Amino acid sequence: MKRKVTLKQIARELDVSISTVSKALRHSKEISEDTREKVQAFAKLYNYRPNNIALSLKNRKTKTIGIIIPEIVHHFFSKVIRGIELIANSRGYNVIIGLSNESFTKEVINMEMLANGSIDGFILSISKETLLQQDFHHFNETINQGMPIVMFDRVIEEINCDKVIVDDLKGSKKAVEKLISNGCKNIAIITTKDYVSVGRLRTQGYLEALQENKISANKSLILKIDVELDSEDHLEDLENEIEQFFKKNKNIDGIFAVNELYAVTAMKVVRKYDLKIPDNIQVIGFTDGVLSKHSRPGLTTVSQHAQEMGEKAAELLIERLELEVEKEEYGEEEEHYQTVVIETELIERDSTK
Amino acid sequence: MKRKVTLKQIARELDVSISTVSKALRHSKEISEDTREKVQAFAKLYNYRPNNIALSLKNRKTKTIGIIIPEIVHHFFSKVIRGIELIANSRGYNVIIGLSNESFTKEVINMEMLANGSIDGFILSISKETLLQQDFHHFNETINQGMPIVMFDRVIEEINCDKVIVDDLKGSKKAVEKLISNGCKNIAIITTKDYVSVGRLRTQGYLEALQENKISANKSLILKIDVELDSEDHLEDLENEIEQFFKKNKNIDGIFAVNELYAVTAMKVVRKYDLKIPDNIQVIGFTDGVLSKHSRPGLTTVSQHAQEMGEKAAELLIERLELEVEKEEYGEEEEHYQTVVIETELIERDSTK
DNA sequence: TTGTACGCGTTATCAA
DNA sequence: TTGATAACGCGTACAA
Repeated sequence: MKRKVTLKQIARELDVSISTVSKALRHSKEISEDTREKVQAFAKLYNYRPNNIALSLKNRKTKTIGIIIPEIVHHFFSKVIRGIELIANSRGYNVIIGLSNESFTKEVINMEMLANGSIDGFILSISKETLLQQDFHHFNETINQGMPIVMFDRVIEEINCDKVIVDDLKGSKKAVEKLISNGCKNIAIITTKDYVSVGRLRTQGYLEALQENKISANKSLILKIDVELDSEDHLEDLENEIEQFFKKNKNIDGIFAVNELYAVTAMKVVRKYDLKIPDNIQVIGFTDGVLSKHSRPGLTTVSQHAQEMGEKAAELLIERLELEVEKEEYGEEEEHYQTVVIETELIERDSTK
Repeated sequence: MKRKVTLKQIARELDVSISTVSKALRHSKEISEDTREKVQAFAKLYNYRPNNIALSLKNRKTKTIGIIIPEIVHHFFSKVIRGIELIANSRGYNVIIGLSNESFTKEVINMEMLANGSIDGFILSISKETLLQQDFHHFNETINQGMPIVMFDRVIEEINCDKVIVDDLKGSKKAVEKLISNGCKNIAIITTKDYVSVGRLRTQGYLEALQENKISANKSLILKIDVELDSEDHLEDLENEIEQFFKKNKNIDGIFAVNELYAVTAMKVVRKYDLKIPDNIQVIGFTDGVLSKHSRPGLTTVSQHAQEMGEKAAELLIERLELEVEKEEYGEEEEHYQTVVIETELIERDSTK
């Protein structure tokens, strides 16, 4: 077992000083060609690689991005990660992941754990519990310590940081308008409680689309699902809730669901009642995941371009990180944060006419 | 903006030495209660936290696990990650992720990047390209450098490391036996090329099940899908290939597919021919993901307990990491590696009778 | 009870 | 052309 070799070992072996070795390996022409070659040959033989940790300590940057997301078994989030990783890697960064599991405490702990030197900056999407409790001190503290954050999808307006969001409002408006122009008269929405920002915005888009088309919104056609139901483990409860909703509203002829799961579950319920999709009821979901592609009928859906979100978020963060280096030389400038909006796209399949 | 505070700063501020501060914070009773309180109060005020990087350098361990997987937008892998993260976090470890994207080169680069001090050990699943090229030098080199590896799912027998695998053979046998006992006479298998170990094993299980039930295997009922088709981007090609296969074998009355995607795609094809599932054809898949749960009819499937695999892999790795500390004191012992087999489970839904 | 010195692995600066 | 030294942040053995 040949352990990792260090500069010191090479130096001892070749009977030169550590700094000579260091310079020789970095092709400094301070060093004579003779020793340079000797050192490089030896280093190659023993497969020398500089120790990242030591470099991090020295350079005061880790070239690592911390990602905090609520859940990883989730098509949307894993696609975002893929996007982040793609850009990060191509620019020499690694990616370290913390899962909040939708819990405020885990979010805080994870962030603290990573913020103590392990990473250069965060890319994150806020947990539901945090959104509910409205306690954002950990974000502000991190930012105040000089560690940049980029938030995506589930963001908080008031926090001073870069953001990448989907045009939730416009996207859901497009979807509902599609249903309207397809002849739906009684369009229901299955959404989340309002504290989930994306749910709130998508609901708002739904309402605006109705209004602009002179359709009066009917409160009973709005179903706001509770968090607890919003997981794979409570599939049946979710189905029951939607079914109850259905029984109360037999006249529904169009459904807009703010995520894939709600949409396919709604389709399941619809089938129970022997109604045909899209003939009797048309359905549109949000997020273009595996379910939409493989459901039967294929689900018309608002695509969020998750991977693109990740890529953009990574670009924003890395740009800021590399900018900071210069900034320190020029002194403080006015911080200027951007909010990038990723356009949605309506992908038409067979659940609409 | 108050930057992270260090021992040195506290020391300067309080006009004591760095080591006094260090000791005071670690509740050493070498230090007088007076200074101890003073230091701790100050540290709390400025929210002092030791720098992880410095600790890593000092202790020569990072308390970080490196994960290398072929793909993250994949129910199975993300569930494994969740399992790893769960255990890792509970034992004070972080998790850093590298994606190979099924590419040999990216796998090697990612591993080299992380192996240079960033992590204490690897948990990984081998990329298809690596399996195809049969070039495993990077694994052996990593292990030789004293960095432990735990492989899961896609593993190589010959490599000296801990492994966590699914009882692929037994699992697929169970599935095929189910089809047989349900009355299927012409059971097809849709599988991968043989160099993917899990595909090979599952094919083998299929063959054994047939043999033990005195059914002679029919080569034309075995479809081995090429890698290139095995992605979301080539859904149509995959569908075509399966359809061709179908046309040639009109007598099929049972299908065993070695993953979810193949299974639901096969079901899609079956429907085209107006055959009823499970009346005319019964289908069983492998991996219990979202698709199985939500497909129509619900897909009977062999569950791999992905999260459990992740948990087990993390336990194995961490145990070895913490063991190594002791081992260094006692000198070299004979290495002893385990292969943990996670039992599969047949989850019956509506695609079988 | 407190402080000094050293080492983890690296690089940069300055001296020889 | 080479080497000694300091610094990144921390913990600890040893000295005062």
